[in-house]
This record gives sequence, C-alpha cells and structure tokens, in this order.
Amino acid sequence: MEDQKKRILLVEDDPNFGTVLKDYLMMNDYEVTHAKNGMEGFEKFKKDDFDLCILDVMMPYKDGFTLAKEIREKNTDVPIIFLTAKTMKEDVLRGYKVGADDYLNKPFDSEVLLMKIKAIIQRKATETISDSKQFEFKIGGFDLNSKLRFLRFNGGEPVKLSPKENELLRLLALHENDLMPRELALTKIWRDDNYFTSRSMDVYIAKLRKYLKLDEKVEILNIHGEGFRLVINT
Amino acid sequence: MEDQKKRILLVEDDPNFGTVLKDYLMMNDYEVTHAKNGMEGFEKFKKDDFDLCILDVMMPYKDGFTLAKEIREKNTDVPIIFLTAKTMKEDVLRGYKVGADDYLNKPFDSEVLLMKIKAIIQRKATETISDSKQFEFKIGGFDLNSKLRFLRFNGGEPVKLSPKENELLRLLALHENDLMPRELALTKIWRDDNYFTSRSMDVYIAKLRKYLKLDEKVEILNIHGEGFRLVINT
DNA sequence: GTTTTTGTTAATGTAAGGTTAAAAGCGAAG
DNA sequence: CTTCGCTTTTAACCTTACATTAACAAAAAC
Repeated sequence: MEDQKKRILLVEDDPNFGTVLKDYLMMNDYEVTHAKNGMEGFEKFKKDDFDLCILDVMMPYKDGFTLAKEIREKNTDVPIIFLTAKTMKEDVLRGYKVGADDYLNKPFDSEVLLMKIKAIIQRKATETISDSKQFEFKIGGFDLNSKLRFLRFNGGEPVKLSPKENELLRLLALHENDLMPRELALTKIWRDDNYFTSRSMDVYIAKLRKYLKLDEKVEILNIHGEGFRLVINT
Repeated sequence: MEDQKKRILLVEDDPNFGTVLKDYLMMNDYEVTHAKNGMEGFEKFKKDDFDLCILDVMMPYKDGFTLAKEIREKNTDVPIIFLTAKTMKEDVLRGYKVGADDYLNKPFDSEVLLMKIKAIIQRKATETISDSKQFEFKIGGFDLNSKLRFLRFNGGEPVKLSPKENELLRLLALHENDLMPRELALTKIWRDDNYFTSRSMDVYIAKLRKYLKLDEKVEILNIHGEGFRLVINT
C-alpha cells in the first residue's frame, strides 16, 4: 500500500506551468500523467486507474468542470482537486457540485498543494479500502455487475440498468442488510440534497423494487427518515 | 437521529463577526454554540458532543492551533475548520499538521463556508458508519437494534420502532436497572423541557410498555417525580 | 380531600414515502 | 438542425408513519 507510488492525473493546458508542476510532483514521489486538455485528460483517465485528479478549470475545448462531470460518470470516488485561476465564488461552488474534494487558487503555494494531496489521498484510502474494487455483487438470486451495469436473475437474461439505477443498487448492496442512509445516496450519487433530488431517489427505489420483485426473498425496506435497507431473507 | 440538527462549536473572539456568523449558521439549520476564546471553547467542547468545530486561529490567551491540539487529544474524529486572517502559508501547514479538515481565509464567502461544512460533515458520516455494535442491546428476551430501529422478541418477527420510541428505549437500556431521569430524556431526545414534551414522553413510555409486555420479566417502573427505571427481573 | 403527577387511548395535523405518468434533458443518428 | 430513444426530473395523488395534543382515569403526594 504505502510502498506503491500514488498516481495522479494532471490536466493542465499551460505547457510551462504544467511541466513544472508535473516535475515537482514527481520529485515528491508521485507518478504523474500529464494531459494537455480536457479531451486528452478523459482519454487518459479511461485508460488507467488514478488516485487523484488535478484539473485546471480554464481550458480550451473542454473545461475542468465538464471533464470532472465525465470522470464522475465513470467513477464516483476518485478525488478531484480543481485549479482555479481566480477566487471565483461561482467556480468554487460549481466545483463542489460536481464533487470536488478541494480547490486551489492560482497562484498557489506548492507546499500547500502537497499537503492537500497527502491529506486527500490518505482520507480516501481509509474510506475506500473495500469499496472501490467491488463491482460485482450477489443479491439473493441476482447478480449485479455494476461495471457493465446489468442485473441478472438466476443466470437468465441480464437486464440493463441505467447509471442511476446501477449506482443506487450498488450503494444498497454495499450496505446489505444494513442501513444505507438517504443522505449518503443523495450526496454520493446526486451530489445535492434537496426536495427534488430526494423525490427522484424515491422514484429510483420504486424502479429497483420492480426489478427485484423476481426474487421474493429480496426486498428494499424503508427506515423512516433515515434511509433504506436492502435485506435478503433466508 | 438524522432528523436532528447538526451541532457546531464556533470559537471566535471577535464579537461582531462571531455573532453574525453564528446567526448565519443558525439560519441554515445548524445548532451553534459560540465560545469567545480558546479556554471557553475547550470547556464547551468537553461538555457536549459536536459534529464540527470552527476555530479562529488568531485569539488571545489560547490560539486556535493550541485549542485544536487539546481537542484532538480528547477526540480524534471531530472535524475541524480553521479561520485564518490572511493567506499565511505557515498557518495552513500548521493547521494540516494538527489534523485540520479544512481552512478558510478571512474574509471568506459564506456560501463557500456552508458548502465546506456540508461536505465535511457528510464525509465524516460515511467514515463512521460501521461501528454497529454500539447500537445493539439485550433487554431480557428482547434484542434492540437501535440503528435499524427494531425490537425483536426471542428471535421472532422484529417490530419497527419510531425514532422517538427507539431513542427512549435506548436511553432506558443504557441505564438498565437504574434511574433514567425524566430531564435527561427530555433534554437529550426532545431537546426541550416543558409540560407538553413531558406529556409526550409519557405517551411514549406507554407505547414502550405495550411492546415490552411480551416478556413479563421486563418492565418500566416510574419513580415519582424523578424519572423511569427499566428493570429486568430474574 | 385536593392537587400534582402519571397512565392510557384516541384524534389530529404534518411530513415522508410509494407510485405512476408526463415533461424535460440529452446524446446519437439521420 | 431535427428526430429518436433513453434517462432523469418534476408533478400529482395517495398511503403510511410519526409526534403532539387533548381528554379522562388512576396513583401518589400532601
């Protein structure tokens, strides 16, 4: 764990700054992949597993936020740090909406960046240990493959799940027989917590219940005001 | 549990700024305790459970870092946000060293602060999830799972408990065979102590007695004018 | 006995959740 | 640019769950 270098995806269009930053990070024992724009960034992201993404906000073609959204669709967990040119409140707020872990105003202090990187990677490490590699679940008679987004009952024809259906079921499965708090799903999947996202989530619960009806041993229970519980009756 | 307001300890010596910030946070549905200096801050910290601490760095007698260190000695988990007057690198680094979760430069944008608070509290919530043993009680022939809010008798069908039923029974169980003072329940669960909440509590005692009737060895006794006692007869 | 506290049941009002359908968003294809 | 198909959100309506309050009975205190 500690003996392996952490991998950082750095997406920064300014060639000078980008190279300097890359070298600096590498000097500090990170393995850095440098992409020069949003497109390239996404390509590289898909090809590899990273422990952290550092995205410049202001980039031609595809800005950091758009890129972040795409990244989040593939992976809800990777930490993201934004580099914003100025202290723009909207930027910061927008960043949090797409699930940023932190942001830094340029020009920033390199030591501070290092601290943040360390703090964030460590935090995720403790949080994620068992989570991140789990994409296949057995749920009663069902098999959920949440990487390919399908659900199969008793080895029959798999049903395709939409991204939200998939994420929600995965989150429930991760907490099998235990409470999956409403808030957790809302912040992790919807990245927002208000009346409408909450109702939207209820709609998805209904959809999932419909899929799961095939196995009467499997059900999603509600715990009023707290969240849901995926139980498998024996 | 989740329906309860999150509690913030705010330690800020500037009375104007402190009060405004406190009001702002309260307007946004947090319960705020405001301490005017480090000493007071530590005293209040010891007395209560908080979900988050916001500490000003620059304070007379006891600065924010020293306070943070003391807090960390008592509690390694509570999130801490520092307010630093200027962008002082040393401050930031020192903050991270004592285990800050974030820092904000004054003057800061209030919406940004709110976002950070939300993000941090949420993060902690997901981290702390699995310590479930603390929520399970044996009460005579009953099992109370106060996280999933159900009560089971002799391994039979579990009965669902409402949040208030659950909290009250849990509090009684924590004081098993001993006095559970009225006032304690009223302040801890109802967070208010008046004629009506008191009557409401009596209603819940009646409900609990009904559930517990299944086991004639278990009963809730009243101690006139003092409170209640959950006894398990052998 | 009278006052205060507690026991219990029922009624009420509000909030949360279940469900279905229509509208809006959105990317891919034409 | 428009259309199509899929996904997601919004809206509406209904049911269930909860907490509080009221009302009256019973104990306990004095």
